[in-house]
Amino acid sequence: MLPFDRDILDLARALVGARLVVRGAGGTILETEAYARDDPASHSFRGQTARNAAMFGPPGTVYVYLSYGLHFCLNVVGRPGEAVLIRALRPELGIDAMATRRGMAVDSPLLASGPGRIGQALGLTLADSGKRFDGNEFRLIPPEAVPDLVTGPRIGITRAADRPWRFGLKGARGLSRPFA
DNA sequence: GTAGTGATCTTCT
DNA sequence: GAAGATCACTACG
Repeated sequence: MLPFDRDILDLARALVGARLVVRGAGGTILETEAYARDDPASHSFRGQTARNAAMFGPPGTVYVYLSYGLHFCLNVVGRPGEAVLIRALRPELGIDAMATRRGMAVDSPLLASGPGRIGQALGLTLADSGKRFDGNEFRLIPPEAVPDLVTGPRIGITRAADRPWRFGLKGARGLSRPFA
């Protein structure tokens, strides 16, 4: 398991290359984004609401939110009000289950390449928000070696869009979008 | 290959 | 009323 109580940028970097397993399905994390407490792009920026309550839970909490009314996106909460969005996954475990939920072939490059796709592939719902990465339903396994990372601006936001808080596994296929 | 748009819900102005 | 941490489908070059 990983230490969650640390600077959110450190946590976002540490999660790239780690293994994420949710109820027996998952794989290696290829891409993450950091959202800080004092960050205009973060859901926590305007304070706690019913929707983002899990983001203010203890380090290691699962935060799932509904994006654009139809996509469930997965976050790892660090210090209260800070979280890391998981943007891309290389499927390695429970691939059949993920392919079934996605309605595509097991070797499709689109199985979990994007935050909404991960949500669908892992079968996430709002009921998962507030659970913990404690090794039961949600598990995180640190990488054996520190991988090479690439860095870039976050995707799909308008505020604080220049902060280079997106991290990817260098040279990996299956990123949600290429790094410049 | 790029460009446009619909789906669908929460929050903010 | 509009925008948002998105994706998939369609139309068109």
